[in-house]
This record gives sequence, C-alpha cells and structure tokens, in this order.
Amino acid sequence: MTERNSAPSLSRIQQKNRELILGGALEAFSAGGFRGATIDQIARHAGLSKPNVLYYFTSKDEIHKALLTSLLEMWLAPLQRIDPAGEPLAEVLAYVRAKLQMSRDFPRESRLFAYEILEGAPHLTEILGGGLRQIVDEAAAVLRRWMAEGRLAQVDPHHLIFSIWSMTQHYADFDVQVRAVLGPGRDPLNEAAAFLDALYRKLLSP
Amino acid sequence: MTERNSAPSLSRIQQKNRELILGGALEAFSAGGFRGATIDQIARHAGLSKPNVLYYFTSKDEIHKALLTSLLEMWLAPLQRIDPAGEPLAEVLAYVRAKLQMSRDFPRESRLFAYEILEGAPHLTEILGGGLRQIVDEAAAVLRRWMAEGRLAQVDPHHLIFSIWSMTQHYADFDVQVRAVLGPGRDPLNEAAAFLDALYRKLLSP
DNA sequence: CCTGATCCTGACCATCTGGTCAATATTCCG
DNA sequence: CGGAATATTGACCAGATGGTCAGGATCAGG
Repeated sequence: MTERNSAPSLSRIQQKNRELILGGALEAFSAGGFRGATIDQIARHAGLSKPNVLYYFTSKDEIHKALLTSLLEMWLAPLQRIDPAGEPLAEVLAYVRAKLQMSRDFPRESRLFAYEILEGAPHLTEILGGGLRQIVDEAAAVLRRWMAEGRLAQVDPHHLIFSIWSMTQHYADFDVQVRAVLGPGRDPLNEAAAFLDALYRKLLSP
Repeated sequence: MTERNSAPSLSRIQQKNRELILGGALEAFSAGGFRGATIDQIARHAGLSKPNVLYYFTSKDEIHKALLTSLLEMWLAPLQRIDPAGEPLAEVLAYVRAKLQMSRDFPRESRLFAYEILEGAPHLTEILGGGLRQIVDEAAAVLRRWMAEGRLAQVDPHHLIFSIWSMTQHYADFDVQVRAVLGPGRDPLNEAAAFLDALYRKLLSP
C-alpha cells in the first residue's frame, strides 16, 4: 500500500531537512506532548517555514509517528544487549546503568515516550502489544533462567524490568520535581547511580 | 487582595457545581494534560454548559490550579502518616502499600500530577520547592534516624522515597504499557504489591 | 545554459478553543 | 407574593492552529 519500497532514495536536501524536522519535533513534542506542540514550533526549532515542514511530512500526526518509530529502536536497544551468556548480576547492573545514562543523555526522548504512554499510546498500541512485548518476554526468559539456576534471587522478571524502567526514567521525566525536592548543589543522576546499584545488588544477589 | 476571606460562604448550588466541575476537570486533565483538555470537555463531563463552567471559575487555568491544590494534600498524606515511633520496616512497607493502593484507586489523580510535572510544573513550582520539599525532608530525617540507629539498612533516604514514588505511580501512569507487556489475564497491581514488598524487605532489612 | 523536477513561501482557509456578554430563568428571602 | 440576587444559556468574538495552494526560487542533469 505504501510507496518508498523500491526507491527509498532521498535527495541530500530531503535527508537533511527531514532530519532537521525530526530534531525540532523532538524538542517540541518532548516539551508539551503531542497536543502541546505546534507545527509552527517544530518549524522554528528546525529553522524552516511551516509550509515547508508540511512539504516533507503530510501532517503533524505523521511527524509524531515518524519520530517515535525512529527513536524506538534506540530506546529499547539496551534491553536487547543483555547477554544470556554473561554474568547475571553484572548484566542486570549494566542494564540499569545504561538506562540511567540514557536519562542523563536523552531526557527529551524519555519525556517523549512518557507523554505517548500517558496519552494512551495512540501511535504505539500495536508496537506495545507486539514487538515490545516480545522483546521484554525474551529478556524475562533469560532472567527467569538465571533465577532457576540459582544465579539470581527469585523475583518476578517482568516487574523487575518495570522497576528498572520506572526508577531510571523517573530522573528524566520528573527532573523538575527531583531537583526541587533535593535542592540545589546535588547531582541527582550520580546519586541515583549509587542508590540503584546498591538496590539491585541487594535485591538480586542469590 | 482576594475576597472570600471573611465570607467563604458558598451557596449549596455553588458547592455542588464547583464539585461537579472539578470532577469533570479531573477526568479531562488526567486524560490529556492541561493542553489536551478543553473547557467544553470539562463542562460535558460535569453536565454543565461551557459558559456556566466559566461562571464558577474565571479561566481554564484557574480550574487547573484549583484541582491541583485540592488534590495535593490527599496525594501527599500517606508520606506524612509515617510514624516516627513505629517499627521502621513496617512503616516503610505500609507506605509502599498505601502508595500502590492509590495507584489502583486514584489513577486519574496520579496521571494529573504526572502531566503537571512533565509539563514543567508551571502551577506547582512554589509548592515543589516549598511545602513538598519540607514534607519530604521531614520523612527523610525520620528514615535517616532509623538508619543511624541500625534499625534500617543505610541508603539515601531521598532516593528511597523517589524509588517508591516512581515504582508505585508507574502502575497508574504507564498502565497501558504495563498491561500491553504483561498481556491479558494478569493483575499488575496485585503482582506489584508482592514484588515491592519483597524488594523493600531486602533493601531495608538491617 | 536550458528545462524539468524539486524545493520553498506568502497568503489564505476552516476549525477549534478560550473567553465575553446581554438576556433569560431560577432561587432566595423579606 | 414580589423583587433582588443568583444561575444559566445561546450567540458571539478573537486568536491560535492544522492544513492548502498557486506561484516563485533553486537545483540537477543533459
């Protein structure tokens, strides 16, 4: 039904401007969610005019969808990097560290997905129940095996993953609150790294 | 500057309609955030006309602010119910259970605050750095004392509180994702209760 | 350098939305 | 009951916003 199959050739200008637009869209959508962002904002962030943005994407909805799908893989990559052949506790701790690092390096991406889920995931429903579920189930299977082998303490693997997601992304999504509560002169992400390391060591040491 | 000081008397109709409006506003704001909700939606949820809503509140902004402040106390109450004279581990576990119960009973309230923080907390900035910080610091002081007395394992109290917030509210705010990943036929909140109980027992047992 | 394809824009439109207002209905109370 | 205070509403306005379009600028390749 869609085109761009045999000829995905994008001209240099197309490549560059689509990139600019997605960059501006990330800025805008992560700040105010889908409804809070306007095409004009996206255009200004991208350094283009509004009609020009709509020359490359047919609608605001399409920009949003393209942005989400272009970031989803990167967002889920750390989970897939858990090595079934590695040392269990070290693998989990490395995953926690990687997710926390993403909250530091890519807070806008974190907020983008947070908004999307909060809004009911209108653009991600099929992915949530399909690809994401499979990826999580595979990681959960590895964790379960480790637990069965006595190399990791027994806990529900899915909720273990949820706990990692929620605690690490909290420092990106609720940054305002975290900083307000902690007060100035502290480094939330650094403290969180130590806290989470200790937490998962205690929770998972067999 | 403001009125309603010596005479906060609200007629029966006022009382009832303000209540209806705040109820409709909770429904609307928790679904789409401040920008995603329209006064007309609020009015329909409340069973009133749009101009009538604006007869009781002068602006959408005021509705939002009134709703947040009316719910904030209830939202923070469990934290203040931690008893400094109680048994440390039991007190923390009770707090975790209470917060999780709120995710089950009041998911709309949870999402309302989640949106507000994500959007940068434009209506809560003074509260975040003022009242909230103080409440959290007091709870943190109690936790710290317990840890110093050797009745609780040593961890950063602030991040301990953040972890409780993030993990419990996760089940309300990201409900769509949780259910999509777990698949049908499971009870996320019930499983979470067991998981979190085990987690905090291991983390905090001295 | 010419020409067709690609790229870009100002002007414009329809719709939505926050908010106003004059007029009407309802309630309250002496 | 009767009139003042309170509630309610339909009609309306102004600005914002998603999206369109005809025409002009720019670029690629022969």
